[in-house]
Amino acid sequence: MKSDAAPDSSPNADVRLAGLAGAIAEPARARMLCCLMDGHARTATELAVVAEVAASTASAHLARLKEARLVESLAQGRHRYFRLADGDGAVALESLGLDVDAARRSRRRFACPCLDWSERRPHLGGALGAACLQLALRRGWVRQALDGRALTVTPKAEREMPELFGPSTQPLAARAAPSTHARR
Amino acid sequence: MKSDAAPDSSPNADVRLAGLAGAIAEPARARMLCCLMDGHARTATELAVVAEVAASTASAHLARLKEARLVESLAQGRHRYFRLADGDGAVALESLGLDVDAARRSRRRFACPCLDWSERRPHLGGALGAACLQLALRRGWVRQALDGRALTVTPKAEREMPELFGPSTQPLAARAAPSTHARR
DNA sequence: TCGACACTTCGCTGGCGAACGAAGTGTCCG
DNA sequence: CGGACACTTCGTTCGCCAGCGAAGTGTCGA
Repeated sequence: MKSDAAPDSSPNADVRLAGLAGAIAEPARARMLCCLMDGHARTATELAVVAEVAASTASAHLARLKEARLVESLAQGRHRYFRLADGDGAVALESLGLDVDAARRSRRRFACPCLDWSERRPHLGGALGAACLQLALRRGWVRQALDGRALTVTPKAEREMPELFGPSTQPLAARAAPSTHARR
Repeated sequence: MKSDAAPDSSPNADVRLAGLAGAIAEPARARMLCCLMDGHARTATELAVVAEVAASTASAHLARLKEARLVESLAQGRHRYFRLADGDGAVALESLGLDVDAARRSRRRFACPCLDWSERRPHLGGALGAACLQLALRRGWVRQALDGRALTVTPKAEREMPELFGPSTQPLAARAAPSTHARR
């Protein structure tokens, strides 16, 4: 009495739909996803704080979100950064989030400021800066603080790029915005 | 340490997102929703068969789907027809279903034939016929069989429209397609 | 090299919800 | 009116999963 379509390994549409929705359904995971909707990558620890669960619980949630292809992770030293995955399910999540908001549009003001879609991606003018930041992050020269904007320069950078840290140069601990993002 | 947005009765975006996803996440409910994606309204009994659960269980599932505004019901005599709700979450569901399919597009053939979106709504040319059908259904003159296409004329119609059933007229039990839909 | 830190894995507990059958309500037909 | 039918409500059982702390692995900095 099974559906006569797709007898091969590909699961039926309803099974996939239920699986994807199940990955989003847990409140702690939904909080994580909403938090990541601003485009920033965040560490497992910060997402645990956002979701209001223990680190071990957050780890399990993030593993499931990753398995569902909703997020992807990027290892950086002893940190693991998580961000929304680009394709596939994430697109569905974004349209879902949009429509959920539209569904309650009787409340004029958006409930979650991180849903300002027009500003979600780094601006085009900041593309070069973003690329440089990516390189610096990948090589472990700088590190993002918890709010995603403040950058700290690691000792590794001082070792590998001594020309930037001449005898008269202060450690470059200034706040740097990774894009022209200027919220809050 | 709560979000500083929307202190009023409107729940936060993550809560709404989790609730909507949770309504879809249960496999039995996902089967019902996928079955309804072809645009047909179906009775609770038929949806119970589709979901492979008991009638009482299906009733609880349908109540939850209705509460989540994913489906709406139309009472018709002792039947209750359920169909996808037009606005709000249902739009998100449809895009979700689409994207789930797109996500697994390595399998060229669509898994579920009911997802043929180009044919999903009754054709424009059949709008007048669909309106007549709606009227007849609403007044209890005709009844849809389980496959959604075969129509039977009820005794009520014979009482209320005697001019259609003259002494030489056979009961109008012919199959009538509610739209130009021609599947299977 | 050693401690601090970020994260994962493991084992366990508790609560939520999906499942069913039985019983109740409402509707239709003969 | 009485039986048949569609559906809901009720009460119960049971499995799954989110939650935690403790312990383990790997990385960084002094």
